[in-house]
Amino acid sequence: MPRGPYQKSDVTREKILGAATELFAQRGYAGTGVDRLAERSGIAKTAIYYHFGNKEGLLAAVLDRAATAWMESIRESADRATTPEDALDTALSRMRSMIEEKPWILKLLTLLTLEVADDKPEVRKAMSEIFLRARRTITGSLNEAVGAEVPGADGVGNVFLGLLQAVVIGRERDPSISLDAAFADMRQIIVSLVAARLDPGLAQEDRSEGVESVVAADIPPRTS
Amino acid sequence: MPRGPYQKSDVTREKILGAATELFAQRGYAGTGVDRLAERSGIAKTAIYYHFGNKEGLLAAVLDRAATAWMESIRESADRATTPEDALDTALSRMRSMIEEKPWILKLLTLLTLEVADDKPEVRKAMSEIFLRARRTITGSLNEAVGAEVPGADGVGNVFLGLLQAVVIGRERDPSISLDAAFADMRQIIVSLVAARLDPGLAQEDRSEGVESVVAADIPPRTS
DNA sequence: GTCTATACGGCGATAGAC
DNA sequence: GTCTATCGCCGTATAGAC
Repeated sequence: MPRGPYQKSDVTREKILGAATELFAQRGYAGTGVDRLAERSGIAKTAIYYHFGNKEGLLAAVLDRAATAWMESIRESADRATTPEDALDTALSRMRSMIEEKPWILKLLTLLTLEVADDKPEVRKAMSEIFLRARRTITGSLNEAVGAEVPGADGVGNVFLGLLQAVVIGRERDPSISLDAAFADMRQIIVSLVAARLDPGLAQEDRSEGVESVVAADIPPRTS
Repeated sequence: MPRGPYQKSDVTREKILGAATELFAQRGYAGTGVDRLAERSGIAKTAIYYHFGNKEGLLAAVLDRAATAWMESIRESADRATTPEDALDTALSRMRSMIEEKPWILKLLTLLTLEVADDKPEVRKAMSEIFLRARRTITGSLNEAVGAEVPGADGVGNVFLGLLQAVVIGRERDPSISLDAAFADMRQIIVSLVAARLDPGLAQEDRSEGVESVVAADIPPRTS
């Protein structure tokens, strides 16, 4: 995408963005100085300002790039799955690859959410949109796999994304955490949630008592 | 706990710790300047160094305090639950209260994990221990509630804690997220996981095919 | 148009006198 | 415990080299 009669050196831009993505994901936004970015990318500090205006502009570009990378990772290959379970397994293995090969994507998005979403409404908005897009992709795959509109599919998507996030964070604490176990649990969880939504009251065999009991009691519903 | 011939003013310490906890949770460790901490707590900047040595010492104290607060929040009241489901509902409502009243605990722990666990092995170690303690409490309650050792109870604990974390992060992006829905899902998930672990092969009604298939394939198990 | 050299104001952490 | 001073890094602006 040329921006003028000449175009800014995209290779320089990429070098800066690569370094920024790496360092933001590792040490956070506030914890990463532009000096370090210059050193790491081999680009002069002031050139960074030339390309992105200021540090926040760089942040926006990094976010955008991470979002794109994520969407590419989870883009449905719309494959010839034979059964719903097949489709689920394919989706899970795709997510697993993402976590193994590009854990920085989710780490970056989560870290930035916690670190700067309070101050910068634009960043929060960007985050919301990114996660909504991701969830939409997931629920789309889900509905397609099941062959019907799963009621409350958004909730399933939230759980899925939440667990992915949790795995990434957990591995930050303890890199030896077993992905096998985590993904086996995720699979079971999704199946159980979907089953319950498609056929409420039947999926759970031991729902002997009042179910929403304590949990859903005496708290006003949210606005949205 | 006196520390010398004179004792350091505990009220001052508390004021500093309160401000630090609040600001670290809001803007992260690197993003919080000692100047701001001084301003917020009403204590001179250098007095902070007097009390905690350096910023990292302050971080350690904040972590310790947050861990204690968390454990208090989830401490089993060892109540007279009549059924396992009862016990689960009690535990869930306790967690829900924690998220509603002290969301900063989980936010702080998560943010610090992502932000500084890479650089500071001591912090990572502290985080691991905190989460292990929390999980131990949870699995303890779980086993007690069920009245037997649930196989793979640790996995259930991981899922539970992970979902709690995900809810906190999600609310950071979008405060209007429904806790009702989230906790209803969590309840169902836990029940299904426990049921599957107590009676494998029976809990899932539609496990028609090879189950661990794609997900658990061709990846070496972890060390720990 | 793309990038570098240099400089500046501010805040970060810390030491020492009071 | 506070006050004052110090020093280095951080984000930024600008002037100019290619």
